[in-house]
Amino acid sequence: MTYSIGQVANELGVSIDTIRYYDKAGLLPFVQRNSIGRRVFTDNDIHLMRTIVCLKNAGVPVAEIATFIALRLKGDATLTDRYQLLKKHEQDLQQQITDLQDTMSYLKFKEWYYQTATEAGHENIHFVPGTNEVRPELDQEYDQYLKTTGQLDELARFANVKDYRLRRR
Amino acid sequence: MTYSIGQVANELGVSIDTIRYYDKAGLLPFVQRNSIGRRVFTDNDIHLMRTIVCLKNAGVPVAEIATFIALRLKGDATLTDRYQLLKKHEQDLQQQITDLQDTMSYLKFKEWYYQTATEAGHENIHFVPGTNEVRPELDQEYDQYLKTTGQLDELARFANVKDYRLRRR
DNA sequence: TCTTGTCCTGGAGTCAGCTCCAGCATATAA
DNA sequence: TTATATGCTGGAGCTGACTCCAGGACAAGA
Repeated sequence: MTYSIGQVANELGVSIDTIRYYDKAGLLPFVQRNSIGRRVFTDNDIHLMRTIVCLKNAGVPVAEIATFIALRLKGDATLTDRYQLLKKHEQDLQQQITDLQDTMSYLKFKEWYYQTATEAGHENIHFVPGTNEVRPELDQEYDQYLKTTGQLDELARFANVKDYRLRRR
Repeated sequence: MTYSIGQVANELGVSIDTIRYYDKAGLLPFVQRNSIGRRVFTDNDIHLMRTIVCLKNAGVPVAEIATFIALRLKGDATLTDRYQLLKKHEQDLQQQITDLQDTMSYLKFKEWYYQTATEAGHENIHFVPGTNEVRPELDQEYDQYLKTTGQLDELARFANVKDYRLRRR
């Protein structure tokens, strides 16, 4: 069973142009052509391309994915290299996840901030009277809120975010 | 206490040019100038800019952060709008985190794949004999590996990734 | 035979988010 | 007083990842 570029684009949820762009960029050296020069994709190709899309989602630049693909073509001698490359991206990815979870904690804090301000009708319930500076007790009040609503446990799942308090404001 | 653009750049870990770019883009309307036209940043400004950097880390486009800042300037009437905006970004962010965790599961699988292949010396230990196709039992073998090394629990923390098996290959 | 649909290539255009530069203005230190 | 550091503006340039377009090829159906 083989597929045309249009079918693959449909299947993977990317545009035809994107696939051609990936091909130009050296990501698809394994794709064959038929007698009139059209790309012909196998099931295996589609599997590989899912991997590529996955790496893309993880924020790996196209040029580096190309490196990986090039290593693949060189065979078993590059198995360790490929492993190392993935390990490196795992670390990058972990960092990204941690950053985003951090940001999520911050965002939740801000939501609470605006929720309570909206209920009160004025943002200045959070300010030191007569200023535009945020009251320093706000952090503890938020922690209190998390505790009483039982959300602290949920946040604690974000095990890497030990310092989410530091990121606020 | 006030700070120059260079000090702020240093403090926040971004370039001076980036700060000026943010200013041009309307993200820093609150920053004052001194008598000779240089930007003067207060502690409060730096706090706000941390927020901006945080939103940036979460993948929020500069133009939308500018919208948020503009709402802020309009005062209490926009509290609900600001809350809504954050809520929306919370959802985006959750999606991003889920995607990355998904990719992480995939990456770990691939690492195992290459680790074992490296140990064996050939990638073809994972292939159907005589082909370049991956053996279908590989998924179960990997699950087995996760179980015996007690890593399945760790993966299960990624509560949103119920279908990580689907993403492999 | 003509139309429609899908594909091809090379190359130009777009967009976000910076990054760099020329040319100029202070401030401080030697 | 001169050198060095730091800042300013407007605008050009760059990078990554597409996205679009002109001009052309072929296949199948009406």
